[in-house]
Amino acid sequence: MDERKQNVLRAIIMDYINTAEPVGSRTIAKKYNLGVSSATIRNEMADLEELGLIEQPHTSAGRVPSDKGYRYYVDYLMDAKSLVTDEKDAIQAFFADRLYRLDQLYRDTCKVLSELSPYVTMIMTPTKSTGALEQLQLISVSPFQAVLVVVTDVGLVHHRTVDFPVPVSEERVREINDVLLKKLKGHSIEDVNMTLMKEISGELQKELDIVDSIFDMMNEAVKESGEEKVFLEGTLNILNQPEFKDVGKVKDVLSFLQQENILKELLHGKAGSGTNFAIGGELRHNGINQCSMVTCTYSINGNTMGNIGILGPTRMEYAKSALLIQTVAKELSRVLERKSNK
Amino acid sequence: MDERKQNVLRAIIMDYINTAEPVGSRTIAKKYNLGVSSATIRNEMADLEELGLIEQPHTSAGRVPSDKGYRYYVDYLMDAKSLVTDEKDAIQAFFADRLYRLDQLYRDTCKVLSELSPYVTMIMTPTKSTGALEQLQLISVSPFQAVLVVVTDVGLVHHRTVDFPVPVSEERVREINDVLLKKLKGHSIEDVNMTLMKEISGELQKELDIVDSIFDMMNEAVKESGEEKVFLEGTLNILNQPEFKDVGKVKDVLSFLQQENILKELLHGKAGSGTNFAIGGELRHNGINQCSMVTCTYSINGNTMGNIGILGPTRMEYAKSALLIQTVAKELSRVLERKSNK
DNA sequence: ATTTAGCACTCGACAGTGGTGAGTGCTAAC
DNA sequence: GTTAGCACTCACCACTGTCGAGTGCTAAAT
Repeated sequence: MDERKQNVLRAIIMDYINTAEPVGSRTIAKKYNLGVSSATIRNEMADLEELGLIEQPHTSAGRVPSDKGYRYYVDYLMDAKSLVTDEKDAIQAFFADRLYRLDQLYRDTCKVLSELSPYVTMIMTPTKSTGALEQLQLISVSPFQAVLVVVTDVGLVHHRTVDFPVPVSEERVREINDVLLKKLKGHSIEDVNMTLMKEISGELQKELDIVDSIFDMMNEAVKESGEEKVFLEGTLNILNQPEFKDVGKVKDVLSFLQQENILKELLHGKAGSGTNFAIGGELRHNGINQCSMVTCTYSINGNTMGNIGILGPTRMEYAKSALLIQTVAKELSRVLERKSNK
Repeated sequence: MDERKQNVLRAIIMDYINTAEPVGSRTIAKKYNLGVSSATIRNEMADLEELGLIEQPHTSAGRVPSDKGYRYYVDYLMDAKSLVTDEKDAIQAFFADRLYRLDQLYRDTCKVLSELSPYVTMIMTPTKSTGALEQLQLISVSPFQAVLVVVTDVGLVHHRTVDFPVPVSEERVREINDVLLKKLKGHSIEDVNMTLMKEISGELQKELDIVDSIFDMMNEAVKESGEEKVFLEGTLNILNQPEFKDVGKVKDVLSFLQQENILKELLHGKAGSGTNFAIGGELRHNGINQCSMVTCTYSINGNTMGNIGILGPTRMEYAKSALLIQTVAKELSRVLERKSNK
């Protein structure tokens, strides 16, 4: 790959990202003055095709980048763009006064991203490895019901309603709560297992009849609080992309996006921190093999907490999307750090 | 409208609901043996068109029901269908063991409906008029943070994180909680207004510095708990309907469905209880003027609690949809009653 | 007075046709 | 190694004619 080939490839990809039309040799010769004629570019394009970096939808059409071509582009050719000040301002403004509800923060962050980008955006909340139980409270609602509230150390709150088989007084609920709290507070979620549960049962001999239903709900709530959650926004953005003018494809992608666990998988991606690109088939899922995804991690004091992702057609603006989520991830990390260090 | 006209109209509508194709006189004469020839039906159809009940997409095409036609159909012509036992069984089975999480119940009910119907389904949680504060608890998480949990009498739980400007001990948090609880428990949400707030401020003179942030969050949480929430499922179902083979329309409807407050408005509909139909333009919203909606109320001990709705193309199966939500509404009411009477 | 058969007419859908233009690959000259 | 030129390909578009479903009207039949 000499430099000219790289320039041609870069030109093809940039043009295709802009126009969504197969790009021909003449277009490149005219628009991107590489100092050579269209004939030369044609030769280069033939070579690039042989290398599998671009392909022809049909004879006598222009060329379109292949997955492999995009891959080469993001690895070697992409110029670092910079955000327009408008966008930078919007992000700054958004994060300026964010100190309140944590789940709302993730949701809103996701939404801001989806407004600044024409693609689908997603955020995964912190992964289980860090979740310790910060607080746990059982609140009596009626003789037959209580609400169990669980707060993790990253500030996420979960609750469950507990139904008692027999009436339980507020007093008793408070007692049970004290035992639970003493035993569980500060423990990480993995610790809340059978052994600990048995220990608690031991201390609550008198309450054995109702302790079961509490455990059930606690298990559920704890499990949920230990699980990553994915927020999704901008799903309708992709309807504006020309590659989705066909309802069938829209359906494929939209139903794909409903499978939260697969999204988690994708967001996890290559474990390493920093920005990652997954292009077309690299995503390894049928519904979205004509899509690409840019992911990026956010962190608290250097510890990776979760991931941010942008999903678009393979013809997406990789450079800009990457920059966007990097900026947002940085700001999000800052806010979370400020919150957690307090 | 003599009986034969009615029969012709019914036949047209039923055929169009099945096929989504304009229906001609010959089709009707053949498929629905009304005992007259296609020529007679042609004459009847001309009359029906003059009455505005059906219309012609273009000369030499069959006829298509108009909004007014559908209206006449649901008001006078619709035959009561009955559910297939499969469907009845599915609903029964679903509600058989539902006694747990309330928000989950609504969500799941909505999902079941969306699986039994090829349209978009929605459920609105109980409306504000009945919401009294059953419980209210402030849980200390860290010196600078607490979680405020609000439980309404219908069993919905909401929470907010409160950030304190100064460190507050667990002890103090508990004290504040006691005052709040004493003052607010059992009051309806409309009561939680300025007067009551002032009263509380009076009792919490020592805590004035932190009481503000608590009030803010309480207001938010209480407002949220007093607000209906709409669950939505089956949005992708409509992509299978032939009227949505055009991405533009899909976009219109899907973005429409994201506006929760408009959905609430639609679900409220005509206040009265029972089943309601809103057809095409009757919905009074641009994005969905080619859709119809069937709504139905559910209740606890005779008091209307909320609404269930099905949204589909105007060419939707009115009879079956109505029956479906009625059945589900009845079951849901039963479960809620069982829960609340305990 | 209704109903029906017959007929001319309309118009969308579809398939075929030819022209246009963008794009290619090859070759020969620079 | 680069370029100009040229023949070739093929999607796209506009146009055409045919087909068939469906209509409205009229005149005959009941």
